[in-house]
Amino acid sequence: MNGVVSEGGSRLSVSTEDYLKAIWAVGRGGSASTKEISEHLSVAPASVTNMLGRLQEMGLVRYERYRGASLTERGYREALRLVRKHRLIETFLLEHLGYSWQEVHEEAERLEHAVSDLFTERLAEYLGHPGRDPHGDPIPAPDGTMERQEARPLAEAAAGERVRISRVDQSSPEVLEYFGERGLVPGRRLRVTETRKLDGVIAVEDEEGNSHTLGAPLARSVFVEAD
Amino acid sequence: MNGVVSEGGSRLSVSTEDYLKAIWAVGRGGSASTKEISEHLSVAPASVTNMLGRLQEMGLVRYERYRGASLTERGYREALRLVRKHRLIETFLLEHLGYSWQEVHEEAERLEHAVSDLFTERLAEYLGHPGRDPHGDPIPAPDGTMERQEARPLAEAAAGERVRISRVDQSSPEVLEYFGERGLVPGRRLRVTETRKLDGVIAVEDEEGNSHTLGAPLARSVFVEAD
DNA sequence: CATAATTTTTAGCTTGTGCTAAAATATATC
DNA sequence: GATATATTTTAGCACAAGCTAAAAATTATG
Repeated sequence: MNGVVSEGGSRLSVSTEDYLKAIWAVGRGGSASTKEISEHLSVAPASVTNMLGRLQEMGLVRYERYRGASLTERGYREALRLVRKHRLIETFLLEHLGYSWQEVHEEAERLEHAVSDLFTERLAEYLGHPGRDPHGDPIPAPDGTMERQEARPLAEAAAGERVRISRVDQSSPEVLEYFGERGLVPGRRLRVTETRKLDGVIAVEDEEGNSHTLGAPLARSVFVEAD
Repeated sequence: MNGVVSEGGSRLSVSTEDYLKAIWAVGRGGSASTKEISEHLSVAPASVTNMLGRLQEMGLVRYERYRGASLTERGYREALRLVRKHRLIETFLLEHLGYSWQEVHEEAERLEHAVSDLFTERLAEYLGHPGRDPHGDPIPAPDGTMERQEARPLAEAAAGERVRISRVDQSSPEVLEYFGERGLVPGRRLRVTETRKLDGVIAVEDEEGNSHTLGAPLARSVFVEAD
């Protein structure tokens, strides 16, 4: 419906879209610093400063020198539309084209900038309007709103608690593969059998009675909800 | 950073790819003039001259000033890989996402520059390795070779001849729609009932006994093979 | 074949997006 | 509060691709 494509307003450049997504990803709700954005995008800090000026000019971010940047209403909507595209594309690649979790990311990163809104909505339909992608991350609605996510890291769960995996952090392919191989994927039900304060190790048991022992970093990469 | 980074060698820019496809499309086998390319891409002639220099530098075209440009072996392979992507994507959009013939073109034009080779081959598999797209155009093989096309324009058929539609010219959406509405699509069998030299009008009858009378321009937009 | 028309190239400018090095500001530490 | 460290900005530059206007080469016409 709206948006860049159908109403003939000129499209945002790939770079512009990358910055919006970076600001959204890095400054969750609040504001993002030049350095954070620069690292997230692997771009020199000076380039970020430069681009933030332009983005403000375009009305996509609010920006005060030396104080970081945050998304305007419009910038936020654009960012979430990107996230919607990204997650729907990932879902398609994983479920229908036989991609592995490692292969998916790079492809979606490129395609999200190329597909139209028409494509996106047709794809959503084709996929049965999923509410979450295969990582368990919620897929924003076409209007740029997103379901609140109330999952906590498994690391924060208490012994004896019963939980359901809602999401696995996507940032590291190795971590993703580790969990995938052990069936620790979104939807999986677990019981927390032990939590050790000293080293942050946490032990869980799945529905088939298998135990898994996770060090602190791994336990912070799985997000769970009460079950 | 211009669209770079992926499988192995650095990617060609979208512009570069557009030029290669234009040279392929415009100078079928032979060479393409600055003006032809300029018109095909809606770009100023001076910009074409400029780009042809760069493309030669990259080893993708052979170019002599004032004499036009032609694709090198490598340029030709790249162009055909693009065509393969384009036609597979079109097939997917039409067959699985419910696109109309009008909507398809623009989307494929953007996506062909964004999808990886992995995506392309997975998609081909998903579609059952089709040899032709829904327009009847042959889909080049992954190695950049393409089946010879021996279809002639319907305009050249003789009265009484039995033919099969092999392809409909894609250049005009209106023409496409006209034929689509009447079921004159690739695969359709026809009998030529009349050919009129004076005005080039040609009449055909389809398998259901419907007659169609086509003026010369339309008769030159449908390509047929002997049946 | 000389001149007119067309096509192509050259020259010089613009915009978007990146970079580095140096200067300015903010934050942290003594 | 003064100074050291870290972050951010400014200034100046590069490169891909586009543009226009003027010059040059090619092709067509009388």
